[in-house]
Amino acid sequence: MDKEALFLKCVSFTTSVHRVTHELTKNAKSDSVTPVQYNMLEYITVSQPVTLSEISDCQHMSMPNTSRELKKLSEKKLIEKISDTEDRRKQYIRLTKDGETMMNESFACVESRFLQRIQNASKEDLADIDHALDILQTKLFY
Amino acid sequence: MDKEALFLKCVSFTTSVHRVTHELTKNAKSDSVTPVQYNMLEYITVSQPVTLSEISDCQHMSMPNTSRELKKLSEKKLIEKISDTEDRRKQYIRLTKDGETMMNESFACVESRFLQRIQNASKEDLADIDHALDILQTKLFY
DNA sequence: TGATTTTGTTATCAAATGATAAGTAAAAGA
DNA sequence: TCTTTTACTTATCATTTGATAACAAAATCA
Repeated sequence: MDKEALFLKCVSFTTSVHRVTHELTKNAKSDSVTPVQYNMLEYITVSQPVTLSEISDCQHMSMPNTSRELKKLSEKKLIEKISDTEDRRKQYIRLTKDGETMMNESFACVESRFLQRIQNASKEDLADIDHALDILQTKLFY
Repeated sequence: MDKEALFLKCVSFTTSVHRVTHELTKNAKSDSVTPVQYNMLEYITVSQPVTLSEISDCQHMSMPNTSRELKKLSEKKLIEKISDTEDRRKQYIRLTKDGETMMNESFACVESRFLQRIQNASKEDLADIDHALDILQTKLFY
């Protein structure tokens, strides 16, 4: 196995993943939030409740900028902060009802496009895809 | 096969791909260009020669903004414009020697990190990865 | 030939993002 | 108790990015 060739194949693969991700998510994102805010919401959605520091780490943003953007999301009533009773410095962030509604709509839109994309795949194709995802997730994109 | 479950698995997979891509490429990008400019250079690198309109389409940027950023890259001596002799409206963009050097360094850095990541993979693992990439590229991320 | 389309440019503006300094309050450690 | 560390905020500034209007030149079309 030529590792150099595998690298090039992998580069072209990730390019495809980025392109398809863009196609599936474009316009699925509500206009009321900026791209960075949407990414934060995505992370909060799957990881809530989560602290400001964790968002800062995972989204590669500075604390001040994270704080500012969370404040905006809070003003838009999409997230809420709940202070930890044990450590009163900490704030747990989670989606509000409005936030959940918004994210559900986005995810539903992306999912319907995803289903369109695999509508012509056979049972075997789907099994292949499922297996391939497992392989790459564990052996390459861990 | 539950398509809903496949969708969720796919979401988590693309998240991993984005995260790993970020890890592999962070700080590999020269400080002399902005993120958007780097993406343009990446595209030019693999697709050259390419026109301004094509960059605009593929990078989802407006013509004026594409023109502006290309002008900056040109001032930095990283790309050059060659006018088409047949259609004098068109300009073919390609990397200069400096541009190639810069991109080669970036790619080399990313590749070395990639090789580190798969250094412990067995022959069979590599074959599995290779096959999985083919499957996903043709059946999902086409 | 004259109108329209294509390809690209220049200028300008607003919004989004990133970086940094300075500060607060609570917790943890000595 | 006093100091240090952690978690977060506020304020400010520069840069990047996106959007739009107005333009120019070449090609195509009628």
